[in-house]
Amino acid sequence: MNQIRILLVDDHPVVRAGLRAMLSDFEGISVAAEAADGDAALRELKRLQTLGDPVDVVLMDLQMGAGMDGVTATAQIRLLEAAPPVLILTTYDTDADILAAVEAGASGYMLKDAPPEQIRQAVLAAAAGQTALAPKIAALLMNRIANPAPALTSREIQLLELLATGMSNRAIAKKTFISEATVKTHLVHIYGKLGVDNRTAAISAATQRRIIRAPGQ
Amino acid sequence: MNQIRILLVDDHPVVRAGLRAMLSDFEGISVAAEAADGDAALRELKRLQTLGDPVDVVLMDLQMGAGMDGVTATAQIRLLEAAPPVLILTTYDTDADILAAVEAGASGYMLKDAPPEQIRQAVLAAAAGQTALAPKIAALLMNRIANPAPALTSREIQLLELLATGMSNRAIAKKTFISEATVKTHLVHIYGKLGVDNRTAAISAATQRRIIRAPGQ
DNA sequence: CCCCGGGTCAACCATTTGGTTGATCCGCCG
DNA sequence: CGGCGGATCAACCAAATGGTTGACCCGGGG
Repeated sequence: MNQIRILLVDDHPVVRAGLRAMLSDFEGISVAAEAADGDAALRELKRLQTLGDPVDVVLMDLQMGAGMDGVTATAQIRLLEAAPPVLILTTYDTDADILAAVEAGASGYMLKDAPPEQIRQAVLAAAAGQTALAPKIAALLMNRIANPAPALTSREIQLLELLATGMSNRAIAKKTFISEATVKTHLVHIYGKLGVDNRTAAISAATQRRIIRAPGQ
Repeated sequence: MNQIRILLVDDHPVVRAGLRAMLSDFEGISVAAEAADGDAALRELKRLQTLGDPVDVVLMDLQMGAGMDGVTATAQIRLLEAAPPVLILTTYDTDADILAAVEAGASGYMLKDAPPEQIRQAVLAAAAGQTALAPKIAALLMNRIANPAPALTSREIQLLELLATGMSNRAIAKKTFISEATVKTHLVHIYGKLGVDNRTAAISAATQRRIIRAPGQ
């Protein structure tokens, strides 16, 4: 059986070292390269491809201090020919993050506090073209289905995120290139789904239900 | 020269592995033990002390998913006899975090995205009883001193907390037994100090600066 | 003693938000 | 095809919020 070759993408040297140490303990898995942000990741991928030395799985963090963020990078990678599966490995478990990652074409979502064995399983699954979800994330999704989740659309979640940064309706409208009227319509829908009747309560509710991340990240 | 013996405290196995790998590459430094939260860290410290095998430096994360958080743990450790210096290694650089850590008795504050060499220097400094600040943190503190913080009154913080739960001015007024007019006056003061001009932005700013905790707790 | 800052309140007005109704467009599904 | 839901927008009105001015009380420090 061939080695599964991995590209690590994380802006923290400590985390990269940890993953490298952890993964190299596993048979059948090797770390082919590392990158500190999305741009570097794309460069590495292309470089290794032209060397005829392609990577099998990309392990990607979502929050990157500088440079291209994880979601954008994932989308870019999926546009490549012979794009390797991208496995998200991050700290945050909010709907917004998970949805954005899945929409960008991620083939798995793991949390950083996962035990090594789970990460290994996820890498193997991703390499085999399967979907890999952290038990926590899976449980979270099951819970969402069981308790009739408010089911916000991704557009609504997007507006909610802008809302949480303190932007006015007008500012949100400009930022998203829609009219103020539309923003208000969305907000009314959001209030209804969250069972609140004003924007601050919406932020509070959405944060509590982990639909979006807390304002201060 | 004796080895500097370290206790790693972090709830992420990945990060612990990374630090272990990184530190063991350095001469004169060895990882004596690991712990996933504050409680475990205290137990480890005591265990190693009674074995006559004390640790020289504690490397502590601030954000711990479950169990005792880093600040509390740091304070507890400093209460021990022959307490080792505690070096904070975390992701967040808000003044509230830094201040809390320093008040708790931390002897250094590093960020996880620091290059290995900086972390090594910090460990050496801590072991020698010196203070070690990441360049980023040092710059940040200088900046804070130059531009003094807004300094909200405790009453203002109290209203800010209610604000963050999504309450209207009227609701806040009732809850705090003051008039709506007074609530508005306070809010205007708060906006001024935070440099914003509406309630949602105030929540965002206050959360970011860790003046209040995020709506979702 | 007097001033200052924090907390309290009122009145007023402009702007923003919230809430409603109705309408168009588009893609998906049965 | 017909219908449904998501996204878009307009117009309108009521209510809440933001912003200002001025005022009062009280406790602590110069």
